[in-house]
Amino acid sequence: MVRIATWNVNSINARLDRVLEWLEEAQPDVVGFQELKCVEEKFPFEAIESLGYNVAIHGQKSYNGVALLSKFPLEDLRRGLPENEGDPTDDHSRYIEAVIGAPTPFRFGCLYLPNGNPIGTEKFAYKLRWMARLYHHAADLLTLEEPLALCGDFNVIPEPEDADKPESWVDDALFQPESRAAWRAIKWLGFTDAQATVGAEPHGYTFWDYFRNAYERDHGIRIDHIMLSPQAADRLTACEVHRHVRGREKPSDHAPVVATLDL
DNA sequence: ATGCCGGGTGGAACCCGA
Repeated sequence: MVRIATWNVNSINARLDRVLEWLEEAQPDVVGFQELKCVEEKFPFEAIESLGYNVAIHGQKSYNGVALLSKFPLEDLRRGLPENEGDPTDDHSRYIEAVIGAPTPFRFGCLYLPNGNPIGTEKFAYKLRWMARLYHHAADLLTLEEPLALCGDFNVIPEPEDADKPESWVDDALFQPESRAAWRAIKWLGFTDAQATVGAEPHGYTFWDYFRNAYERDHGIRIDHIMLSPQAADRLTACEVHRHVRGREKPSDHAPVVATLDL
């Protein structure tokens, strides 16, 4: 049994106490973090490695940044998406991937998809270009026909049911028809949305704004996803959002999503 | 209900996120 997880921590250094606390109580085997907001030299390797994790990061000053944690060896590391789909000037650190050397090895990709707001700007165009690049890379990985988990902050609200008040997101990049169509296109390559499959529940949100008491009012959205290849989905037994973590002191605005695979 | 909060950096009437 392997527990995999994804969590946008909104600054690993500002969140370190919350992160260590959650790692100790949730005991995930493999984790993808997003929005580290730091370069490699400032990442708290010692604190996390002392809990028994191998760690690899793709860092960036101030913005973005993604990390992989694994109690098994990390092999065949990749930082960034392949550049063959354009955006050779893209210097954002938004993707990291490795083969997890578990008893049954599997591939794990951790992504932080661009937000894309406001719509009608270069930022939204960048989001869609990045999703096209992810589509091509995901398609390549699926041809390997191996267990694969693509996890992270997709910054897409797939369906109206994934928002407490969908009407308040109609002008937002996360809920645009183009964003949702690109998300579905990736899924239709052959992925299983772990939470929608075995963790489906009303209000299964993963993000709540910091203001207007969004968490207390459950004014949330589901934008952090665990997508599984058929070979991984066959082994999926559970998926849950650790929403209580969002209610703690000095929380991230995202909650962790955890899936259990019978691997 | 407009980044309202909360990170970043750097010293901003700044940047960013969703």
